Amino acid sequence: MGTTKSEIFNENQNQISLIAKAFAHPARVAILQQLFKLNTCICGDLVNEIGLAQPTISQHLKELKNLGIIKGTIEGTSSCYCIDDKVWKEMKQLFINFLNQDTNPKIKCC
Amino acid sequence: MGTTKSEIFNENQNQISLIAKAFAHPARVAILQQLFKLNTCICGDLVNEIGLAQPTISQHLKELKNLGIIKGTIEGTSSCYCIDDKVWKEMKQLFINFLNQDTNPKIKCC
DNA sequence: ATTATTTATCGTATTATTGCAATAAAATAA
DNA sequence: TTATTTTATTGCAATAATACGATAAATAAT
Repeated sequence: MGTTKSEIFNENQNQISLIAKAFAHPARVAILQQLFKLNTCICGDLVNEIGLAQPTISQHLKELKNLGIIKGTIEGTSSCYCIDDKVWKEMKQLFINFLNQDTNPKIKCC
Repeated sequence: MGTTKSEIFNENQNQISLIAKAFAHPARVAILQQLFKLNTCICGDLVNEIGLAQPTISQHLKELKNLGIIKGTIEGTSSCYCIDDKVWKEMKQLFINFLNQDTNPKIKCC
């Protein structure tokens, strides 16, 4: 108990929920929006832009990086992050397929 | 500490993360897919289709209902759920706008 | 009236997430 | 070499999320 039972769901369902989890925190949404806006951004700038402590931002960056949505390179003492376009496109397509599902409005109970 | 600091983010960022949270569990993804497939579904059928205990499914249904994505009506002893098409369309648009962000591949650090 | 069916709610155990202070690590500047 | 700068990691506290047994509540069937 307390743990998600991923094994009883199919690959598609688990993938969608994993990607959704990445978007399920406003800080990570803000980080992604900033990366899209500037194309490239160093960690310190994200800390200034968003109002969370540096370790907290680092943690959110790590989660996004582990999922593959963003990439990071070290430049001197600072580290620079940007969107992985290939991964983003794949995730986008998976999500759009999910969102594009449609109902038959004639068959409804409520 | 331990709580998301929603107050430092804008409306759009909070909305996207809230919707994403609804999709951030495979059981809720499965419930929504089943509702799209059958257009209408009673709770017990979802319990059989997905392999989680009845109280767990009821809880996930409640979360989706609280967010407005699904509606429910009581029919005798059973209760019937379906997608709220209007709300789904709004959420879909908000999410697609977020997913459609694009980068300038020329400006990259990694 | 009694029993069965179905769902919602409550209580609780377990795990996950969020946030930050303290600190380590690694490159740069003085 | 000795600061300084910048980021990652560790450790911890607090809150949120997941799951389910037990039970209530409300309608159906016998």
